[in-house]
Amino acid sequence: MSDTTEPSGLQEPSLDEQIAAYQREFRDLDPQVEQVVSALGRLNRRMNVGYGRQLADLGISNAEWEVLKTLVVAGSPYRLGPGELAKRLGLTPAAMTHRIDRMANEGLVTRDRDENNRVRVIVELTDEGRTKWLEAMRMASAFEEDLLQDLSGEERGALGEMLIRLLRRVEHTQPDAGGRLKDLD
Amino acid sequence: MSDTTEPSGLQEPSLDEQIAAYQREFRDLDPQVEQVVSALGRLNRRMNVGYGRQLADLGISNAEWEVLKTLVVAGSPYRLGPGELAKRLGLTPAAMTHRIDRMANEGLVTRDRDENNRVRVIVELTDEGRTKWLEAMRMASAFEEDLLQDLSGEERGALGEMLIRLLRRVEHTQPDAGGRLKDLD
DNA sequence: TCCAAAGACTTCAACAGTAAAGTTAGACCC
DNA sequence: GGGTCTAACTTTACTGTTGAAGTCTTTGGA
Repeated sequence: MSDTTEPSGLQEPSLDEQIAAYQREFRDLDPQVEQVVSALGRLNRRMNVGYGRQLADLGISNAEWEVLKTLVVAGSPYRLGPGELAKRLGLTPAAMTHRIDRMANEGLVTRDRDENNRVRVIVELTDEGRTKWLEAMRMASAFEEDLLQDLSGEERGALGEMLIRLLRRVEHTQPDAGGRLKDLD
Repeated sequence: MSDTTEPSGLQEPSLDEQIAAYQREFRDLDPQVEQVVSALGRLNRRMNVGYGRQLADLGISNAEWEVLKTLVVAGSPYRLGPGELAKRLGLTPAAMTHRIDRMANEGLVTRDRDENNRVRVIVELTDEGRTKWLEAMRMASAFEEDLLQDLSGEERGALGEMLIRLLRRVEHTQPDAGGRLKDLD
């Protein structure tokens, strides 16, 4: 019999064990820094799994959700070119072409040549795409609310503020040399 | 002439703009929750770009680093089976097989049959692999230290504590149904 | 002892992403 | 107004991952 190929739910050592191991193997490690960084990474992974499951129920992938979000954030009339989308998502234009193909086939977006400049292509959210985004958003925000339930309003504020400070630092630290992204936001 | 296919540095609207857009399109959104969640996601993406660049300088990929880390955390003699590795990394066994192939070719690990049970395979870190991990760790911890430079010791503690609380919540909320991971930690 | 079942990979086909080369429409210049 | 340049995709070849099927030991009866 074959195995189920079900990776299931990620079996890794506890955060404490992991950090203890790092310290054991690498003396000059600041455990406090490592705790913050590792917790950040793990949290993000778990959250992406959560989003992925919810999106799967809606019949869309994580990748498709990213595109929907980007078009919605762009605002009415929910149009962007493939190049612009690629830039915002951190994908190559080639990947964008294929992603749009798939999404257009599923009716989430339309792809048309710009009449005023026939080199340009316009990707536009369909009503169905917009509806999917809304449904996904509803589920996601419930999940997020749930996730933060243990933090007081004040704590949420402090957490948000610190994360934004880190974000500013990381953006400042690595201006914008090339680099691919693996993740959504 | 062809384009450079350089996605470069991720051009997206500012966090505030993005959250404003969400609120515009989706009335019942808690901006504080969204700020925390979006900042988390962005921060993680940027950090992964940073790690990726450093690792590229060392000639290893993000994926390879994950494997090295997992073996190091497992502790001396730095051995695990492909199945166990796959579970800890959240990959399918198939992907693990190929990943180990590549890493064995590059001399980062060895792959041998277990003499006591010839169905089992043992992946073991080589000295070269261990050295690569150490170098990567040195660069990563410098980067991380750099990233957190704006936070006081007290703030770091508070941040770590809150993240761990969130982590506990997310682990509790979605026990361990199936799901693939896109990210490292 | 022999054989069915299970476990632990490995192989295969299909799909998504990258890098690099290709295509085509508009821009610029003489 | 014809030739070269450039911008904005698209195509092609290749790599890495998934899901499903296949292989090969080991285990546990009958």
